[in-house]
Amino acid sequence: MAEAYDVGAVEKKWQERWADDGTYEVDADDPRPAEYVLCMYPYPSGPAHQGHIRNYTFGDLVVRYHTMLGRAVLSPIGFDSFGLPAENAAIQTGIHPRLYTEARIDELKASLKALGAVYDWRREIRSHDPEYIRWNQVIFKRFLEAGLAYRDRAAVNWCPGCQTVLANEQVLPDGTCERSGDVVAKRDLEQWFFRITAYAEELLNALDDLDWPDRVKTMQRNWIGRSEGAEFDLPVEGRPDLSVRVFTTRPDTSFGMTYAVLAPEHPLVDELTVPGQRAAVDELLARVARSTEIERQSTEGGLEKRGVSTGSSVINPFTGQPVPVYLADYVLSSYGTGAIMAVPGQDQRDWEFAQTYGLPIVRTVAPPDDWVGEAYTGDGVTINSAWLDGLTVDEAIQAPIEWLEREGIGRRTVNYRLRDWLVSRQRYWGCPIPIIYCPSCGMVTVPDDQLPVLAPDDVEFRPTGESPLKYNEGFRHVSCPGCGGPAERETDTLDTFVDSSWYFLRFCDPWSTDVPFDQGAVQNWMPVDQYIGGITHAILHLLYARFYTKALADLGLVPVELREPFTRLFNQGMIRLGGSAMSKSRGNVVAPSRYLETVGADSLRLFHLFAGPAVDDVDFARVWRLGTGDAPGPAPVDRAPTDADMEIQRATHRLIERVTDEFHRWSYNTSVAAFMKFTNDLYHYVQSGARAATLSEAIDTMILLLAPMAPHVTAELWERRRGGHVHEQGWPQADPELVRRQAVTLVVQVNGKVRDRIQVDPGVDEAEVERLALASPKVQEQLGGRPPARVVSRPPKLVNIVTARSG
RNA sequence: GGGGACGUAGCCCAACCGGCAGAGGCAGGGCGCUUAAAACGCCCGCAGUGAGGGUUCGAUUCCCUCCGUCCCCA
Repeated sequence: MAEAYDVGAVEKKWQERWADDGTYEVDADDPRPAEYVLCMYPYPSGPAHQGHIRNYTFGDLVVRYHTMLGRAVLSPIGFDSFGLPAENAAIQTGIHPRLYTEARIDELKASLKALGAVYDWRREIRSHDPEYIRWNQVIFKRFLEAGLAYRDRAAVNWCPGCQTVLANEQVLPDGTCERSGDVVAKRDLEQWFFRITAYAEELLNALDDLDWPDRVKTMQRNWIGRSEGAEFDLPVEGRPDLSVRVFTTRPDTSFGMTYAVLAPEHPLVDELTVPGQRAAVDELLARVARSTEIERQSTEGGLEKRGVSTGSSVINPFTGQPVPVYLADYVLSSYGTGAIMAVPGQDQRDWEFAQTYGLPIVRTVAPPDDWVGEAYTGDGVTINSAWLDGLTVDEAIQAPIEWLEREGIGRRTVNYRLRDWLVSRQRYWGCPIPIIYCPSCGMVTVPDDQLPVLAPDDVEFRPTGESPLKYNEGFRHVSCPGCGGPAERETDTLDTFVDSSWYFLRFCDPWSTDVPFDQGAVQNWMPVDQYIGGITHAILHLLYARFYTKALADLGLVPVELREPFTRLFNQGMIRLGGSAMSKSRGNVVAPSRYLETVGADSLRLFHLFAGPAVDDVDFARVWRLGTGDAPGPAPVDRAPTDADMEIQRATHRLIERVTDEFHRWSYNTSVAAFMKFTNDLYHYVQSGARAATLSEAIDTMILLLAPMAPHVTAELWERRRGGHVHEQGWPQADPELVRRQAVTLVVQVNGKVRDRIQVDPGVDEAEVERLALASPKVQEQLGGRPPARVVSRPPKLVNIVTARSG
């Protein structure tokens, strides 16, 4: 009686062995070539969800594959263990965030081990470890010394109910707080920033050379939002002391400026508002304070009541004519100079605004003759623009910039949408900012030998949302490191994106006690060869990590030539079941733990790689029966190879080639399909009477190729068949002679329609395929004596014979 | 409102640079085994690629318009 595959026992056996044998612990002095494979470290939310499973399946597959290729693969893991959920849980349940978080980490670790994922666990990092906090704070100090960290007032989202600052994503689209439901207000507060804009240009340009998905690069480019243009001053009429600075990407249209618009938050709003317009302006300001960014950017429902005149005018320096100054909610203070020149002839929103408020419209680019739209934003010849008339848009953009610079009114500028990174969070469960405010010395940093600054445990988590640190007297009151007098600590903590901006460096050398990471270790492992994670981090995390790497290189903390942290990036995409995204909000999450217990880790892994059938349908019964010699059919025999045997051997080598190729293209779903096909072929082969040596090579090869995807079943089968550990074997090599096709099918088309198929040698040349095609009786019949007008040959696959006037 | 991706059989999905539309799975059907069913094994594919137009000898693939779904940004 054949022995059935005992999933539970086999998976448990191998997971225990992998935990014990240290195969995946590697050191910098390993003689094998270094390879760094990293999955984004997870926020520990408890047992793994399907997104984790998918992510870490891909990662583990790459780790095992590269190990079989003979490399020293660094595969570390850690936990992004600071963050809001633990603090909210503390508020609700009273359990300390550390206890809560560490319990969740234990659950997640258990899931990862049950998945069969292998890591160098000696290198585990947790963001909330005191040692990690120390180096986080040291790096913060270096940034501060280098002028990369600074303090400034900033408008932040303030929830009056929670009495705290909210991140943008915590504000619902209707402008209310996601937790309390209160209307979120803007408030100016002193906040810490990182000067990421200093690297805007490099962050943008370096994207070109990264082997990343194009859509991620596109998202980053859009986020950085570089635009070239000009900045210039509009003198206020009757106020020689005042001018309004505007930014435009279309200086060629300046002669068409018929009014100017300020953002409602613009500092000159008060000065420019004449008494008669005061009430109307105040009304607009009040409405803007209540509206959301989305409402402000939308043009839905027209622009009535969206703008108001200040009653003042500015001079258009190009025409010398005064134009009125308006306020409009759709102009944002955070972009450019917070003021624009409005050119309704070339901007659709300006056009609509001008129509609504009865302002003049002057076209400065001639639209095409058949133009029926309103504002014309395309290319054309400049008109109504004095000395710019007759120039094309490209030409007309340069000339006014030069004129502005010559006249000393303005200059060429590059504007970025990217803002400096606001890192202050009014939270407890995060990395404290190592700053002390002293009444006599001012702001001082905590000396390195007093780091890390750790948050006290004896704090009260109140449901108000206030940071417990601010009200913890023991933490807040401190002696000034400079003068020894009474001083106060900074009570804000760092954004958790700070933690994740350098953890991949610490993984290279997590034991270092005198520097954040040893340069030699970083030199050995960095950059990460393959980074794997969700598309949700396509912008912020990846941009911040790139910024950190560049800044640390410039500060001399990592090798200066290390400009980019992640050479290749893979995003694993959304998990879909039944046509809808799997997410908690849709309530169709199926806990992976259930599958791990029933069908096992290998099946769950294959399901995620294949993303086809329901998880219960992936099983290894056939692979197991083949591997243990229990596939139905006559016993394999020794014999000289027959054609059928050769065909199986060729199929084996083609499988090697295909799977290897698809591994590099991340096309795992098609590899799984190839394995299914190969298994079916071998089943038929056994039934029709197999040659022992051929069958054995085929099965061994399949086990090796399947080992990265399905590590448990292949490990067990390999041990039984050959002894030793499958993941320590070399990756199979395809024999080119066996991969080469003996004959290929030449498709013969007449006018694009397939009329014949001829078996030909793969090496045939153009003349030969043409001769064969024209000699085909089926082709002769189609041609009916007509001479071919043209013959398109693509040897050895296709010939298309075109008769006169086809297509 | 701006940017991006996708749309192929009842369903999930392949088809790399434009070159035979189908690799694989699910569901379904037939046959075998069986008293029967399940399991197992064998066999079965007439969708022409969301719609319309363009380029081409040839378009799922490239270009344009529209429809639909999703993602990112506002």
